[in-house]
Amino acid sequence: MPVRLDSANPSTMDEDEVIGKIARMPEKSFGYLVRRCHRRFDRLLNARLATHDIKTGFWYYLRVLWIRDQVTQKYLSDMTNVAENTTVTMIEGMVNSGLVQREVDATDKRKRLVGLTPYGRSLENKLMGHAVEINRIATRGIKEEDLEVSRRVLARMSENLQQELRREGVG
Amino acid sequence: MPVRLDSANPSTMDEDEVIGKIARMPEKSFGYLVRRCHRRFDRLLNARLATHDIKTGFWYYLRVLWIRDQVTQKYLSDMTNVAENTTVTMIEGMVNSGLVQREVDATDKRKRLVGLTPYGRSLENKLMGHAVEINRIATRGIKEEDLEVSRRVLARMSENLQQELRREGVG
DNA sequence: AAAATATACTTCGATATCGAAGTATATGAA
DNA sequence: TTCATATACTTCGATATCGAAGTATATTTT
Repeated sequence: MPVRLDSANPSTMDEDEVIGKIARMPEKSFGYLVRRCHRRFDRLLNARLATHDIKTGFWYYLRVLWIRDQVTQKYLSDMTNVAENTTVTMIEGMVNSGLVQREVDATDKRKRLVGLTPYGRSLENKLMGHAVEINRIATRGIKEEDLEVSRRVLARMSENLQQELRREGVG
Repeated sequence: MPVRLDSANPSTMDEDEVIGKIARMPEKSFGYLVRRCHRRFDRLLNARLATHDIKTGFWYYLRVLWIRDQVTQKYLSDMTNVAENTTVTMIEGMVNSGLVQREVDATDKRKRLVGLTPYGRSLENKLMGHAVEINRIATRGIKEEDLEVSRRVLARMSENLQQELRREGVG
């Protein structure tokens, strides 16, 4: 059967047709679209942070800590969507850079609470501006209504994927 | 001035308000939403590919080569959104794994054309099914109409960011 | 209370990625 | 034609990331 590359309706396509379509048209695949977009967000952010001598890897943790201070590494991993062993390394780096400090939780000695130093806290105002501006650049010329739909869709896809990851015992 | 965390309209928010809002509500930030979504796509794909002994790093290149064979490393970098030096390393790995081969372009000796081996080509059917299924899982329960809006938005954001990256001389 | 299980963190070795700076070849300008 | 610039690829050293397996502490079950 020939593969139609145009406006075929997914719900009426059979299996081979769907595979063919996504195979030949990455722009139809959310995996592709999301990855490409992410790479570019990340690169731009990276370039901006470099001018402040902040490693991109630290950014995501700072972002969490500015909202809630004194949290476990587990919590940071969940919020940043980064594996726990990665978080260990990153937090060590942040401690060495004087951004955060760590102490064992008195009531549960398995936990180590991570807290901002005054220096870490002081970066918020300086750095958040970049995040805001990059978001503004990215969304330029797009209707607020469509942005809102997309936020919902991205959140829902994340949920769907998380559920599947758990189901398959990944992470 | 107090920051309203509810349904403020961005177009009427002043600077501090926008920063405060995005700072405290990462779910409003596309940088955050896209990254989280990407991480989960990537992890799930990774878990699937591991069962076929294929490194995730190779996947994106295979994906391009299945559509168009015998292309330059530059082309591969552009299509995969990966820096050229990364592509060098990856293609070397793929050559060693017997997935592709390389030859200098006769008409332009700067170029090295990368082409699939029969083995590399033979993986397409086996592996594309995973990509399709993961997309299906991710988009479960979302209206096709909203998906289409989101595809457009993601593509447009990628364009906007690309333009800015060029403007700032990044990449 | 002892044993089994779960949770938080860590260590290890590997992979994926980049920026900066370098080499070889091609193209355009003087 | 020769010099300057651009393009494609490479090398190097660093960062960001993970999976698997290990340790310490807490919680649950028997």
